[in-house]
Amino acid sequence: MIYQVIASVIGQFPDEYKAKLEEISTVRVFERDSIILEQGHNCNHLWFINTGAVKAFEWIDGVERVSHFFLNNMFFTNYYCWVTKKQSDLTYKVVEQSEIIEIDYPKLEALCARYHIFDTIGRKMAERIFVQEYFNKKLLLNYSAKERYEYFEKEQPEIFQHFALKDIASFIGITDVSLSRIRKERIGK
Amino acid sequence: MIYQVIASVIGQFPDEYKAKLEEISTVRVFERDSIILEQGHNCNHLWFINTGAVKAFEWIDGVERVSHFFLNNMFFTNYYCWVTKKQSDLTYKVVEQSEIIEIDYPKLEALCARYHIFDTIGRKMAERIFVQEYFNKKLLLNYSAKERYEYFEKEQPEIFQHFALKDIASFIGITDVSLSRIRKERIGK
DNA sequence: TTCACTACTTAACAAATGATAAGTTCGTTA
DNA sequence: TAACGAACTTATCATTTGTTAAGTAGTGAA
Repeated sequence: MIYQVIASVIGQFPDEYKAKLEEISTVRVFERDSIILEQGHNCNHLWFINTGAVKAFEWIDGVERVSHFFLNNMFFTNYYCWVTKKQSDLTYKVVEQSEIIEIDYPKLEALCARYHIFDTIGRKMAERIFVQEYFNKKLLLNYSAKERYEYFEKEQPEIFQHFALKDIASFIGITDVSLSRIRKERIGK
Repeated sequence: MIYQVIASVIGQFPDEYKAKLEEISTVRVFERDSIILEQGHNCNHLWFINTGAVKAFEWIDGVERVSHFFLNNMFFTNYYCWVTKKQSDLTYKVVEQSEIIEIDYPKLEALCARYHIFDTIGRKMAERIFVQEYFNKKLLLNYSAKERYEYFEKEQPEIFQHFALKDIASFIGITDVSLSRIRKERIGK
């Protein structure tokens, strides 16, 4: 199962490494509102969502500030933690019942050290994460809230099928009330 | 020269690799307002600033939107280009006379493929870039323009010694007029 | 020196977004 | 069923930021 998914990331994944990967992986089912990783804790896993939806956020001045959404067939982890060796700045919460593959990170590192192909996967995934962060930063820096909303509505409509509008508002960088206003103004179009 | 600098990035850098790195490097002096890499062109180098200052920006609706500042002892390149194999989304312009080491990227890749240590440097630099982008994105997403200004004023005052306020305003995500207003309001404090 | 240009500031007004509070809808649960 | 709570909307007013235009100061070039 898991190797099919990773194959979609790196193109091909030889049979001989499938078993090694499955050895360090666990399939888990999380109920709605479960917390996978909590702010202030260490991040020791890489996750892959078979089915379900996960949001990442942090508490700032008593408000949840959502920074990432994850859906089917996506990897996620706190890459910032891995790089800096600090505790997680984000909490990762399941927003609907989800089947998730949990991969042990220290064991994955051991595989990386031994087999070049795992290193390649790791680098490609890190590159994906970078490009996504870079893109979202540019969106925040250079476009208005309305433009950001229209971008996600058009390019990532699946987000709206899984996450609450208040979370999408937070993700876009505005309040839920402002997003409601933007949506109202768009009805006339 | 260059290896001292890279040593500061990776901690130690054995003598035997210094010559290899210098073979693929060129020291260049750029005058003020020179363009190192232009939006729409390919990015084939990695740069290191011995002395000087460089800003990266893109044109959006006829306005320069500044996204990065680079100063002494910093590497820079368009990592997004390398990952996506696309043409540069940014223009890199020298804002004061600068001495810059230019490293040929294809040749660096060849060194990476052959010597593990160059690969390690590459990964550590990519990690640095990621963390910086991640931090700046969080600043944009979670804090007001005034808070962002106060952060850079306190934590990166050297920026103010090299770049114009209008560029700093753009970097923070506001207009030069808004920044001027924020600065005025702060005088009373 | 004078001229032009740029950076920066200031002021007045417009537009976007936040804050608060009230109301609606919907689903959950006692 | 009835009560409750969460998500969402709407309205009002406050705050922040943008836009435009004018003015000042400094810099470099003719």
